[in-house]
Formats: sequence, C-alpha cells, structure tokens
Amino acid sequence: MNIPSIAPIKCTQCPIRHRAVCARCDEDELVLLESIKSYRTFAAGETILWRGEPLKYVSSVVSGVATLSKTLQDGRTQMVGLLLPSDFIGRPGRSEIDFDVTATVDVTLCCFDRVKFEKLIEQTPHLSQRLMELALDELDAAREWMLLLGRKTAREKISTFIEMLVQRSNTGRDSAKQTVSLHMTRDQIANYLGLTLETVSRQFGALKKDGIIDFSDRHHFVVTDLAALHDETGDDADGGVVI
Amino acid sequence: MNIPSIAPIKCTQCPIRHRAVCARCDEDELVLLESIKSYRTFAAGETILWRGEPLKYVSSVVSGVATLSKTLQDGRTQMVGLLLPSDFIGRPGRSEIDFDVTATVDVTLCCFDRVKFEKLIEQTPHLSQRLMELALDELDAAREWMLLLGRKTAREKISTFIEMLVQRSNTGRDSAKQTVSLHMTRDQIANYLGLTLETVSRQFGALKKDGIIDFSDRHHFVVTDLAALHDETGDDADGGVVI
DNA sequence: CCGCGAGCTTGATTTAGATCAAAGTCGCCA
DNA sequence: TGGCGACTTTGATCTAAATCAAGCTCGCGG
Repeated sequence: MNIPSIAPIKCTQCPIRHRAVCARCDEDELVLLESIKSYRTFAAGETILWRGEPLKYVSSVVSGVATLSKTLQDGRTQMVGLLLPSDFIGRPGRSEIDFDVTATVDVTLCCFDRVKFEKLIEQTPHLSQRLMELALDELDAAREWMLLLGRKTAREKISTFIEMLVQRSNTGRDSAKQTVSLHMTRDQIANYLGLTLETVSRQFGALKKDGIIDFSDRHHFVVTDLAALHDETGDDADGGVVI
Repeated sequence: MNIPSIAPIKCTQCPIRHRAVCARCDEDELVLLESIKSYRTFAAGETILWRGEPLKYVSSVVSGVATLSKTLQDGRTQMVGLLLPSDFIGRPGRSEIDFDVTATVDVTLCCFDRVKFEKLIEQTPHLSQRLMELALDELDAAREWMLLLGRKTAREKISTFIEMLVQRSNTGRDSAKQTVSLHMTRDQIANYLGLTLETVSRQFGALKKDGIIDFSDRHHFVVTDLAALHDETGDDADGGVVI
C-alpha cells in the first residue's frame, strides 16, 4: 500500500483540465472549484466506493483506471463501466450510487464535496453543460456495450475489446503496429465482456493462432492485422464514422 | 396510418411539463421553447430516426412508446433503450445518432429545431441541468440493463422485465394485483432482453405453469405472486432501495 | 535457488439457449 | 364467414460457451 501521495495540482496545470467536468469553466470558476477540491489516491485493487455507501464526494479521475461493477445475489458480477482520466464519479442530486467502484491500477481522484459541488452546479452553467456532455458520452458507450453483451459472440466480444484498446492507445500518433498493454487480468476482462475467464483465454489463443494478434507476454501484444480484427467484431464498416 | 393529428398543446398544460427537458424552466423560458417547438406524430411501426441520419430536430416524447436499437453487420439487433413520455431524443452538439429510433405504438413528439435548441441551452442553465439529470437517469437504466444482458439467465431476464412492467404500471395506486399490458410482441421483447422469441415464449409459459403470473390473453396478465417473481430476478433485496 | 500462489492455459464434459421445424391462435378484411 | 397473415406456442436437435478439472508459468519472498 505504498501509494505516492501526489501534491494537489493547480487547476490550470491539471492534465485533465481540458476534458474533465471543469473543461468549460473559466478562470473565475476554476478558483471556486479549487476551493472545494482535494486529492485522494487508491492502490490497485482497492475499492473506491461501495454500492449504497453515502456519497460524501463526487470526483474526477486524474490518473489511473477504475471500474464500475454490479453484482447479483449469488455473486455473479458484471462490469458496467471503465473510468479513465477525466471521467466523473458520482451524480449530483443523489447521495449514493448503485454499483461498486474499484481501482484496477493506482488511481488519483480530484474530489469535490458533494453538497458544495451541487450548489456550484446551480450557479455554474458551464459545469452542468459539461457534465451533461460527459453523461451523454457515457450513455453512448453504455449502449454500444449493451449491443456487445446482448448479441455478440465470444470472438466478436474479444475482437471488439481489442479494437477498443487499440483506439485508446493510438493517441494521435501514427496507427502503425503498436504494442497494446492489457492492464487487466483475464478474469477482469471476462467480467467486462460478460464471459468466463476460460473463454477469454481460449479466444485470445484463437486470435493468436489465426495470425491476427501476437503476444510478447501475457499482458502485451501487437495487432498484426487490423482489418482482419475489425472483420471479427461484427460491427459494420468503421463503427459509427459516416462515409 | 390514421394518426390523430394532435393540436400543439400550450407548454403550461403539457402532460409532461414537470418531467421533460423543460421541467425546470420558468415561464419566460417556456415562451422561448414554445417559439421553436412543433409536434410530430408517428404511427406504430414507423421509424422515427435512422442511424446516421442528419438530426434536424431534438425532441421529447409526449405520448406513446419508442425504442432505440442497434444492429450488427449480419442483422442481429439489440434494443438499447425504451423511450416513454418525457424521455428525450437526440443530443445537443452532435448532428446524428448511432441507433435507430422506432415507434412501437403511435407516438407524438414535441420537436425543437436542433441548432436553435443548442443555442438555447447555452443561455438556459435550467435546460442543461435537466438534460444532465435525464442523461444520468438513462445511464443508470443502461447499466442495470448491462447487468441483465451480461449475466442474467433467460428466466431472470423475463422476471426482471415483468417486474419492471409492474413497477411502471403501479403509478402511485395500491400495488394490489393489477393487469399488466404487454405493448410489445414476443419478438420485440426478445430483442430487448437479448434472447430469441422462442425462449421468451417458453419462459412466459414456465412462469405461468409455476403459478407466478396468469395470462388472460397473450398481451395481458396478472402477477399472482410478486415476491416469488422478485426471487426469480436474481437481484438482491428490493433492488436499489436501501433498508 | 527453491517453492508457493496468483494468474493463465488447456482439455473433457455439460447445458442453457439458439436454431430448425411444424402446427396452433386470432384478429381482420374481403 | 372464411381464410389469410402475423404472431405465438411447442417440440426436436444442435452448439457455443459454461463448468469442472488438471497442469503450467512466472514473479516474488524466504
């Protein structure tokens, strides 16, 4: 549990300044936010929030990756969201959330006192506008995932997952063969895709055998044939981009 | 195609006034909305919007039921949302949507010119605040559905679906045995639950045989044992409500 | 350097739900 | 009033993925 305690960053120098809930805020608004913010860190594996726990803070992910998951009576669980830097946790106007939030790698959060944040939202259109955008983006992602969970085969699920990782790691740079890192265990991937860990393992094996991906070790691989990968996702041409 | 052409209603007398995107607006703001609104009706079965089609309007459902659905290359489809009165269609800042919207029964929409609505949002915090709430509510529903699609068995899916219908039809009144109406065909239900229509039919049959529900005809039934129904959903006690 | 344990792979078997295939029901229009 | 077509039920069979069951790999602490 040796978590590096990060010194609070000035909002103006914050790495997620232009994408987080504060993206549209001007200098004056940032000052107000700055006055109610504090940083918190969580080690990989730690639970950030339990389902039903009273929400003292809402927050933005500054660094790391966290997951949202829901559980049935008998313990079956389904991941219902993946939080990356700039994503928002919590919702104004509700004092608890209906899923668990867990850090998959070390996570740093920028936390705002929930009640104060709610008051700020009433007075700061830039905040509610941005939060609306973030919520609508997440809604789009959730719907894409519903299609995957409801209708895709195991191979299509894994291919879609890999394609998503590639798109995420292609941050602007040339889209040539890049090594993709899996920060999640097979079990977590299974949880995300609505599969079992054995099926995940078998499908990775099959894609490797078919010459579509190539593992260097269990957590790193290269996509050797992006077009073939896309064909395996079941999505129609260029998912979403209009021709 | 004999759609009753509804005369535009004054916002102040609108049945969804207190729940739709305009819920938080004051009298002055309503006047502005009224100036850019128009009504449109769609017959049962008609497509309201095609995926990728340029969005000229955003709108609120005034009456009827519409579905959002996504389709894979080979035609498999998954419903990703159910729109009831007061739900919102479209998103400011994006000129198209990534799913089809279809009327399941006759639908009336209150439409706003998209570009004008976007400008109004910039100046009207009450609109973006409400739209944020609506989006967050839908996001909660989508996540609940992801759990269902990813992890529930056919019987659990059908039971959850029925429980949802009961909760919707219990509008305040005493929760005694009420007749529940299915406005959807078996095929549409299958689409919603990530099943096939045969499985839906068999599970309805099984629940009837087990004395949990009782059909009067194919589209109307009574839940004879609500507690037993809940036990079949796989959810833990009282789904979401804290004790 | 060894051994332990978490995570992963691989194989055998089972099963829930899909798929394929009739036949039954019912509203509706001619 | 009869028959067509959309919707539904029911049955037989098939199959993708779950489940059950060993082993394997590899990083880490003693």
